[in-house]
Amino acid sequence: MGQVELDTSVGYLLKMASSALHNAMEAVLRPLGMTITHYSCLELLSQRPGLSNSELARGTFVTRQSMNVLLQALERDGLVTRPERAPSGRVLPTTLTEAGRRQLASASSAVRAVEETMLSGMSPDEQNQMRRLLRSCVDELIR
Amino acid sequence: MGQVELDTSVGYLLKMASSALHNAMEAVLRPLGMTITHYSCLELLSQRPGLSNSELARGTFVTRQSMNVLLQALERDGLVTRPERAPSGRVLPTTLTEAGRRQLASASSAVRAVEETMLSGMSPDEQNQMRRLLRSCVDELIR
DNA sequence: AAGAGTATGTCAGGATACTGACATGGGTCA
DNA sequence: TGACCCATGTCAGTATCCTGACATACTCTT
Repeated sequence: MGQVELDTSVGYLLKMASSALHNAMEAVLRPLGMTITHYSCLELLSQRPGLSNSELARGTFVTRQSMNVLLQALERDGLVTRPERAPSGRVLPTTLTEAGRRQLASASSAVRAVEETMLSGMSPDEQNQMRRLLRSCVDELIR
Repeated sequence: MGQVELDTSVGYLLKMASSALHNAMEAVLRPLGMTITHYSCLELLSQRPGLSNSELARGTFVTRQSMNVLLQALERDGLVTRPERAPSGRVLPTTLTEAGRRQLASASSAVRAVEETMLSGMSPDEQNQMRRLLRSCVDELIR
């Protein structure tokens, strides 16, 4: 009858894996007082300093309104800084503070351990294969 | 400095793919007046009739409280039925009505098209490889 | 047989993210 | 240059999902 067949559906398996990873990350970040979006924002800023609110939102898969609320909290807690006035246009480039880098360091190792657990059943070749296949999924859906 | 490297992180790519699929499914289900959880619940019931509220919640990756709210709406709209009293224990087995089956049929083809788009860049062998790798991720994280 | 432990359905309250809307700044094209 | 279009930051209101809690029913162990 042309159904989706949950057991063999790549979409369902993708959701299963994503959900399992989400739960595992939540579990290791909670003791550190961080949420996944909180951590993702810091990680993104560490690798691409000066990102704007909207760019951070896209990189962490939330709306720019949600990211704005988070950034205000992070700024209040002294983890990130934003200039008072925009250097150009309305874009406010955000950077990590020293405290932000310290908090990221502890979280980053915990998250890395989770990812290594997730990949522990695959050979390096299979891991590369997986990266390639996931990128293909994204490319076709974005098209 | 041992960071996560977003560009090559399998976890990040997994989130990207999952998010892209989520958006694509939302886009095709919205015109039909359905959410993803709504559709997933119907699809699950179609393949495994008689599932309980808690089982449906686990299968759609939400809490049983959220699924309970959804089931009450689906029951009100005549898409599913639950017995007045539990045949055994507290478990209320849920089944699709004819109207539920009709609604699922239209959604199912739309969702199948999205999944085919997502897989359109892979050979059948690669699709099987992907299923195997995703299952491995889940298995290692559940452990 | 009885108690502990576990799973279920459901209610209430709170946290989180999203949609809608607005003003502002830049880029493009006629 | 000016009109149009698009992106950004931000405010408010809403929707959605989750956490906490409780009563009930089954299972397993002693």
